[in-house]
Amino acid sequence: MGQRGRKKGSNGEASRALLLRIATEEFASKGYYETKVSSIVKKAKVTQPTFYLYFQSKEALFQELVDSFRDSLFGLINNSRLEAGIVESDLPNEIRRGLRAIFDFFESNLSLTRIGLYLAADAEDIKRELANQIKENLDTEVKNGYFSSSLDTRIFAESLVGAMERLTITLLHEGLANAEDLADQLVTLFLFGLQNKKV
Amino acid sequence: MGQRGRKKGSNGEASRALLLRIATEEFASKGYYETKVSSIVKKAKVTQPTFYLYFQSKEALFQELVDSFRDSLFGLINNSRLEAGIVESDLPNEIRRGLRAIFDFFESNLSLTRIGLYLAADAEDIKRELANQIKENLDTEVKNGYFSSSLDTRIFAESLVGAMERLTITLLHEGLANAEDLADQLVTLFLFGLQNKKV
Amino acid sequence: MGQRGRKKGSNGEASRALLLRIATEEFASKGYYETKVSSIVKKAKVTQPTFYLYFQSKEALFQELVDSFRDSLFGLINNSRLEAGIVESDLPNEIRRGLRAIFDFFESNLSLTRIGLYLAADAEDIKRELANQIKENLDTEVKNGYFSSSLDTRIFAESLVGAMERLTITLLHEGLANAEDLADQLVTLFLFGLQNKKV
Amino acid sequence: MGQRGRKKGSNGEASRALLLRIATEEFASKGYYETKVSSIVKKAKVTQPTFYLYFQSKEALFQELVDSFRDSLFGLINNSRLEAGIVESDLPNEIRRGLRAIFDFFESNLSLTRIGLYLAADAEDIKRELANQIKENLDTEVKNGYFSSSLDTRIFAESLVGAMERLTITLLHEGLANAEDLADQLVTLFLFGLQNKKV
DNA sequence: CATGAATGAGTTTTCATTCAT
DNA sequence: AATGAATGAAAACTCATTCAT
Repeated sequence: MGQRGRKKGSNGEASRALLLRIATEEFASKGYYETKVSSIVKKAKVTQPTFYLYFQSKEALFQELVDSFRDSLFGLINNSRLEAGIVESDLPNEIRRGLRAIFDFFESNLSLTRIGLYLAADAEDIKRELANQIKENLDTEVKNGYFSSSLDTRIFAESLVGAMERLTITLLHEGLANAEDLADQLVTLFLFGLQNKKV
Repeated sequence: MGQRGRKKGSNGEASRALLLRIATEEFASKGYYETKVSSIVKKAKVTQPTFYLYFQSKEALFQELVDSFRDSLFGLINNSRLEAGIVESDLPNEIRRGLRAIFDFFESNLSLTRIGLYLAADAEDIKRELANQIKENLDTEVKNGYFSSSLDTRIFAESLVGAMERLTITLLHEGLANAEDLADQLVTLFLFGLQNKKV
Repeated sequence: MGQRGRKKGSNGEASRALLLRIATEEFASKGYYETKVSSIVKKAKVTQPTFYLYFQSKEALFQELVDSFRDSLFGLINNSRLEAGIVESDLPNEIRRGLRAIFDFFESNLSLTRIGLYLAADAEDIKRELANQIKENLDTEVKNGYFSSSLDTRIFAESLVGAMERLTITLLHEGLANAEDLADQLVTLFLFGLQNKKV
Repeated sequence: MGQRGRKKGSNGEASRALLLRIATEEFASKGYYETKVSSIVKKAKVTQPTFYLYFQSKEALFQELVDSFRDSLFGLINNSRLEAGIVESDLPNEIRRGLRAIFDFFESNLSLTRIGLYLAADAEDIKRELANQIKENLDTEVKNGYFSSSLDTRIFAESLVGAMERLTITLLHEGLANAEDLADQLVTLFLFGLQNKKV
């Protein structure tokens, strides 16, 4: 009876955020096409027109999620670039740290990661970009003499991305491993395979 | 098979095969939902009822493709099992041969592979099963003393599957590498990482 | 190997009769719309074009059944007309005999009766015609002084037809009564009513 | 119910009721299969999706009508049960009253009655249930000595139901008789038969 | 007499989206 | 900021029927 005309919690930003959160879960668990606008709004306890108050379309919302994933991921990567002039013996640790940061991000954003890495049409692009970054880092390091591998760096990079994706979707998603484990193991696996000069 | 007076274009098996082939391409390139029965039949130059003459539903057709992929893949794998009692020095070759067979299959069935490994709801299952096979082989080999790794075999197997998938989707699919290259490189990458006892 | 070019039992009339018989059962048990040409021919072990060799259309076949029912029924009725100049005391027996003949026909043609009395669009017409015949007979008898009832003869006739239909569909169809019982009871009921003890 | 500023034509309940009303007429006059959703909505001047806003499916709507008929009918019957301890001489009047109530209901709901008594798959069930009620009442009365008939009560009950159905479909439906007439005549017929002059 | 293969013409249903308030 | 009501556009699927042999 007090506060007539304004429902408690009836606040634009809150509604938008709620829709966004619910949509993320729904998309992640059911995919784009099996997620209906009607079911998102039902879970959010708003009506369909409200949805369109905050998002231009179902697709725009999805794209917003994908973009947000992409931005966070590449922001992260840009911040954890290998500095030039690292001593060789520290390289494994540096790489581990980088992987760890990424897995941490994935672990904290499982649904969003599933969308951006798996479900989106752009997922391919994103992984390609990720692989490219890795490849370029690697090429630099090879040039700097850190590695001298007979392996194709593109193949290495794509493999690493594939492994990351897979481990995230399977182990991380189901709580069978944590970010730290994965980073550790992946470094070991990929590094000592890479240093085949030693054989 | 014979030509017992059959009229051109009036051959049921041929129509079915044509639809199957076109559907495979369409699904692979546009995904399940964006592939319409109407577009499949248009490309096959038949009408919609004809589609239902050969397939119970769009979904049944898709599932048929997925099952066919799964069957071929695991048939292949079962046929190329590592024999017991191999000398250690041959192991890399054996593994390379196994990977090569799989990549060959993928390369010869790119669209179907995209469906079974990527687009299908069952894709996760299939990859999980594949990873499991690899893990079990590996466990056996570890028990037999071929390897003694500090790596978790599950993580190794999932990583390998992830790498295979990724390489297939990116390099193989776009003709940037062939099955032989991929098998060679992947063996090197994963084997000498695995044998980290040497470090 | 002998008799090439002529399958055993492959005879036009036989196929037609078979289709007719199966169609009768199917229509009677599932109704017009739920009976598909495809299911009729499947049960008859012929193909769809064969169906159209013998019947112009599904509807024409159905109509043929309805007409056949109508013809048989009214043929029967015309043959068992009450003769003029019957002594009053025999009237109940005459009526019983007429009803008995009809119920016998229904009992021997249960599926066809279900079609002609129940499922057909013309079923209304048929029952109306039947009721009319009864009404006219009755009017004649009233005029002749056999009865002098306060009952509307139309109402009487329609009620009798309704009762016959219902008893056929329920009791006769399920074997809970036979033609003779029904004729006996119905005569008593319609001539003397429930309080027949008083007669 | 109120007029709280609702725009004309923008009232959900009204739309639903309209569709329901039109569907009733269409089903009654053309049957289930020949009634198309498209024609219902055209008559209601709404679009097809609107139909699905209010009904899960064409079949669900039809079933809703059938259920509504059944509920009303048996509600009516339960309310007009014969009281125990009626004097014998009043029995005919009591029965007449009961029949009258039913015919009144049918007369006020001709289309719905046609659906529930005639067109529905459940029509048989409904009539069977109706006949059963009548039979049980009758059995009670026979036990109480009101009647002592040589007639099978099941046959009596089914006949009465058949007569009611028929009279409704023919006379009532076409305005050739009214509920009162029918109840009167039917009581006379079923209690005393054609030879009612004798009573 | 019979069939393998195909189709024309429809039908129900779904869903993202918008209008008017 | 929000809603009740409605819709445009399309989708999958069905079935009686026919063509060519």
